[in-house]
Amino acid sequence: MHAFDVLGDPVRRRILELIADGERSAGEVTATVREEFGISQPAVSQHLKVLRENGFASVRPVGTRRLYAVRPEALQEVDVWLERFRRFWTPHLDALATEIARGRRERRQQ
Amino acid sequence: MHAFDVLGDPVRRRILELIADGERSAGEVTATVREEFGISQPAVSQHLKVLRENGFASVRPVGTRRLYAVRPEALQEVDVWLERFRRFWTPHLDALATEIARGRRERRQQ
DNA sequence: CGTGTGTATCGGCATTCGCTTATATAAGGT
DNA sequence: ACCTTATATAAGCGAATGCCGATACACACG
Repeated sequence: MHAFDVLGDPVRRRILELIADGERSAGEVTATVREEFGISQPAVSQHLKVLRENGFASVRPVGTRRLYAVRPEALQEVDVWLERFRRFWTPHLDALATEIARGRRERRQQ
Repeated sequence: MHAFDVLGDPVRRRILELIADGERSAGEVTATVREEFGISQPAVSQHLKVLRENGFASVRPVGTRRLYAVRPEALQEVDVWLERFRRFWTPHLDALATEIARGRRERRQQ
């Protein structure tokens, strides 16, 4: 399953947002998502499974709870794909790199 | 239709790649995609439609041809969404900004 | 004009996906 | 041991999606 397929679902995107700032238990995630999307616990669990199995989330059991956290690698894939289009809205990305290099060069020369 | 839904399809992603470096006619795109994915002309046309209708591509008729080009706004949406996760793989993004600012400051002081 | 070429649309079908209810597993507390 | 809480899995169903063949539309050129 490709990264974009996983992110194609709004519930899964929301879950990632919810765990973006640190671990959350499946229960916490479920509570929020249930409220926002009106779907059942199994539905949320299935989405968590997709995120797990596709490398978007890691799980750590603590007692009877399961704490989910973001695994950035898969998301980074998306970022990499976007790279080739980024010049459209940051036309001066190269200029940015140049800027940095120039800053370094100038400091070196001092 | 959300941006990620559109990008969920590999054919549509490929089409965007194909028009990333400049306009391509529907025919050119179709030829490549047909070869790579083994799908029919109507199938490609439908994907082009989705890209069009969701703001990922613009069309410009030239005679009987239709030239497609990337419209970055929709893609940028995806980029914006990724923003909140980017710190995971570029922990020093702030440092980058600092770097640039420092370069500017130093040049100003010369 | 009529014929060909490029592209889009239509109708229908098969598959996929997400949801639900019901149930299983597993750990904790009493 | 039993019951509860937390989470996952199973089975089945309806909707959405993507594809195809057929067809329509539109422009170009003889």
